[in-house]
This record gives sequence, C-alpha cells and structure tokens, in this order.
Amino acid sequence: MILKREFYQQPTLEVARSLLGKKLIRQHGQQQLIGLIVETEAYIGENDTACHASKGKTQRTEIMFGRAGHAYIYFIYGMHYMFNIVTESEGNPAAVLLRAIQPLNHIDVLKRHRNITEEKSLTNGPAKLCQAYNIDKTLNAWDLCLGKKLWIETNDEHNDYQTETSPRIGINYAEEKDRNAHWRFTMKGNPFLSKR
DNA sequence: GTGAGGATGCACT
DNA sequence: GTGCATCCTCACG
Repeated sequence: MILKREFYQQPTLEVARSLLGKKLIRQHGQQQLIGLIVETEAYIGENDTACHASKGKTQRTEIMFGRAGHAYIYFIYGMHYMFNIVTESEGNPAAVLLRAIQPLNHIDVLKRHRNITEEKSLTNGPAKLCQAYNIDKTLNAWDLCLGKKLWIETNDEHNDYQTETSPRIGINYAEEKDRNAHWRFTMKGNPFLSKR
C-alpha cells in the first residue's frame, strides 16, 4: 500500500522511525527498483541548527515549508544529491533524510548506475542511494503520494527488527544540543547501514 | 582496514 | 568568496 499524506504529516521523529522497514520504489522504465529503508535522520524546524530551514526560508529550502509527502532533494559537495521527505504541517519546516537502503531487486541496474560491483557499497550512504536509484534534482518537490516515478509503500515482511538511535552524521557545524540529539534511526545489525 | 585529502558546483552572505 | 546532511582514492604498513 502506498503511504498517504497523513503518514508524512505525523511528527518528524515518528515518521523517521516508522520509515524503517518500508519499501522505497523508483520507477525505472518498465522496471520498479525496490529498496528497504534501513537508516534515516530527522531534521526538525527552525530551531534545529542542523536543519537547512534554521537559516530561514530561501529558494532552496522553500519546499520544506510546504506540504508533507514531497521530496526535498538538494545538491552538495559539487557532486552529490541528498533525498529527503518533507514532514509536518505547512509552514512547519522539517524533513527526514534517507541515509541507507537495502536493495531488494535489480541489483544489476544499481551496479550500473553506481559503476561499481560490490553490493555492500551500492546504497549504504545518502548520496550513494541517490546515484543507485537515479534520484536527482529533477525529482525535487515531487509528490510521493502519487504513486508514480518515486514513492514509498508499506511492507508486510521485514517487521522483525530492532530500532537503534544515535546522533546525526556530518553536522559538526550545528549547536551542541543538536549534534547530540539522537535523531538518527537505524535498523539494528543491518549490513547496509552507512558507516560510523 | 584506516585515515587524510581532493573532487567539484551551487546556494547563500 | 565560503562552506557544505559525501564519496572515492591512495597511501600506509
């Protein structure tokens, strides 16, 4: 079942935790590339100094101030894309970053997109999974509730896992309270988690 | 297997 | 001009 708007409108920490175990689906020609979400991070509002929206509304962050369930995709370090999902109500900027995925099918396609052969490294990082699933700027602001191009579905399998929390990665510029917040959610023991 | 450093372009003061 | 929610390569031994 495709996740609906109401799911994404929940509190961001709830969405980040609940996205674990869900299936990300990317339409690729006639094929559907499917991956299991195993790692997420929450970025919550204007008081979270790790969140891009803490610097106010700009052209880039505008999407985070909009409706939940849309993709917030930005370009960083001159070569990488990051895929976030907008949460909370309108005017309340927040999002969940997808940091790692476990590939469930079409491994050959992912390898081609990534130009590597090692399965463990295909999608175990936020920029890696974007490259593997061909997610880029053209999907920024895309509505994930449409069930086209890019969306998320519930999953009746993979319900047998434990959730772990830890501080978010790569945000040394943020205030200490935000650096220490355990807003990173991981599926315990999954082999496709990003490093640390 | 681990760590340092470079790549690279765009949004934003 | 600055800095970035990262990844890869290349040393090292």
